[in-house]
Amino acid sequence: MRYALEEMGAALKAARERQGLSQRELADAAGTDQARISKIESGDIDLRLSSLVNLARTLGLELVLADRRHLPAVEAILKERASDADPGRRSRVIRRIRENLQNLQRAHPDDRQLKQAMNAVAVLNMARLTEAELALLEEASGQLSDAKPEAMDQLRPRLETLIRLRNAKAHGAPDTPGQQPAYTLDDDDE
Amino acid sequence: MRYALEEMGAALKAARERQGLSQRELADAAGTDQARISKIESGDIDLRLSSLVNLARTLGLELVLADRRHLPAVEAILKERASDADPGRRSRVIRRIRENLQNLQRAHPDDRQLKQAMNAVAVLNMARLTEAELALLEEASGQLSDAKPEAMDQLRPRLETLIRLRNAKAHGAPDTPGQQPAYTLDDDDE
DNA sequence: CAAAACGATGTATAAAAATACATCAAAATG
DNA sequence: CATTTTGATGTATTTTTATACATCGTTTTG
Repeated sequence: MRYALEEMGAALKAARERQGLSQRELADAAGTDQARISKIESGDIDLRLSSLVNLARTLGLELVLADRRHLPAVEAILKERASDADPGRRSRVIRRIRENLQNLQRAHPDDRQLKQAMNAVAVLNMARLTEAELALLEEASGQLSDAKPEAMDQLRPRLETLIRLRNAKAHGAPDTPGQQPAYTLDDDDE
Repeated sequence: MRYALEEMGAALKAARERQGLSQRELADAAGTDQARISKIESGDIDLRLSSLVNLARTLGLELVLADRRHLPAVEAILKERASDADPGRRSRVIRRIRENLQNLQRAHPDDRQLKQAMNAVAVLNMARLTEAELALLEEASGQLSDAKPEAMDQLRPRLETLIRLRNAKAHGAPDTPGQQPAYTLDDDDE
């Protein structure tokens, strides 16, 4: 069962290189030595959880324990690359999702959650958004515009997503440990 | 730096309990023994990556190494899906809160607010409940079962919560003048 | 009430990581 | 072309996991 180790090592190596760090620099930052980094990246050692978490955090990564059924969605998000290629995209996304919500509000003028969602989008409009978060908003927007305003119940999960995203960003993500968390590989390259 | 271990242990424990497995059953499935599972769940052991992956997979979980900036989006996805993921949760919550209220009623057979609350739960049982609403109910249930039936006054705010939730869902009543409703909080869990 | 299941804790041994240092060949740099 | 940086590999010691049993008090179940 060497697979997991090698993949993890490759993911860590990719993250290190993405940041332009040498093994020695990373070793110093993480409080270990270069030899160890080399062995970890090649999957030669089966490191301990505390060591892995420490190393990952040094690289700006976090371990997440995810239900296997949700993995495709999670990986889809992680694959997205924070690109500055399209600076207008952000405002388009926000504008579109606002229109979606306003349409909904014409059919449901008093919906509390809808108001919350609109508030959430207003807040998100002021926030710094990563590529992954933009992708999430786009997905929500697509589903909001596809559905009929009468099918409000089916749309609530979308609204919840918006509100949750706002909360997550507002709170700086103080993760709740109870949940389903675990870890695969954020093997986004380049 | 014990934190990461305890959080991971708690996450694994939550996952195991969610599946209704005992420590022994999980140990057998994962190829280890009960004593070890106990130590892992309490954060007493800093297990190796291969052991962690093996244990997680036995529970249907995968480790994901995610860029910290993508964490809000990842968590939004995991929570959104968690609500559809556990169809039994809803009925468990409702059943438990009903038992709580019935216990209370034995000590206070004629309490009007208590009757209202039970009616509210009956209505909520027919309603479609969001993840956030389920979390709210779970919280209320926990507090109801912790308290002694004699301390009725301290429980009234919980009863009010139930009644308000029913009203909010039934009529969209602008009943809650307070700023942010408790159930938009991002601290749900299962 | 008795038996079984459950989860926490402890002990002993073997295997492996953690730590620290030392080379060394290849690539990058001046 | 000489020097430095980089990454791979090796060695020795200490620390800790992995493994396998053994209790043991509490809760659940029959």
